[in-house]
Amino acid sequence: MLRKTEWQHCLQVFEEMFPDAHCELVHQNPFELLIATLLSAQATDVHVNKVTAELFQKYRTPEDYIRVSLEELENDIRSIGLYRNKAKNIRALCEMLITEYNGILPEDRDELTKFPGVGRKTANVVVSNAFGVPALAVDTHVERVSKRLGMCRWKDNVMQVEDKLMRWTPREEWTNTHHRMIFFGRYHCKAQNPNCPECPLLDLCREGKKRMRVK
DNA sequence: CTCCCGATAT
DNA sequence: ATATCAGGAG
Repeated sequence: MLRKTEWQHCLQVFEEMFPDAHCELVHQNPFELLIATLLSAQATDVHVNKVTAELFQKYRTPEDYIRVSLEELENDIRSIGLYRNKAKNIRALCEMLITEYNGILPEDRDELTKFPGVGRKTANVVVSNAFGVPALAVDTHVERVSKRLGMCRWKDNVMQVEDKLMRWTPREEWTNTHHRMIFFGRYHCKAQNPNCPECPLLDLCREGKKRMRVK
């Protein structure tokens, strides 16, 4: 298991490798970010941005998503995948936003998770990127990187991973660290062909050393 | 745990 | 052909 001082070194390396890591989901306001993040489940952000480029032209307010039929919304997001669940959730979410929140998105993380299709990860992304609330959203990349490095256990669920990350990372660095870990996981510590040979963290990485030994 | 699901990389 | 992609709900 990784030591805390080793994790602090990881944070330094993440910053050196990806100093300008940022949210890659294109959006112009908190509502668009919420929709984009909901759509991003099991899809690449490149693909999401391709779809939202047209989607956000056609749908600008919660009311716009309610006006059309469910089938029409499904068609507009079909290529993303999981489109039936996502369309249904977006509709219900917009209904709820209008009737219970006067069309204004709450800035509280736990309040956001009350919306259909919005779990802890999506809520964390919205509050951190749109409202400046420190948060460390654990997505597929963050989880994979954390477990490969041995910063948490393989059996840990996402909540346990998030807890450990928050306890070992200064609060003011939560959001930056989240972005840097995503870039690190997406472009370097990739799911299929991780670049272990050129990794500056190889000497302290549980999984990396195992992989290098096999090859 | 399973299901939802099309696009893309390997 | 198969694995994976900024997950969430039942």
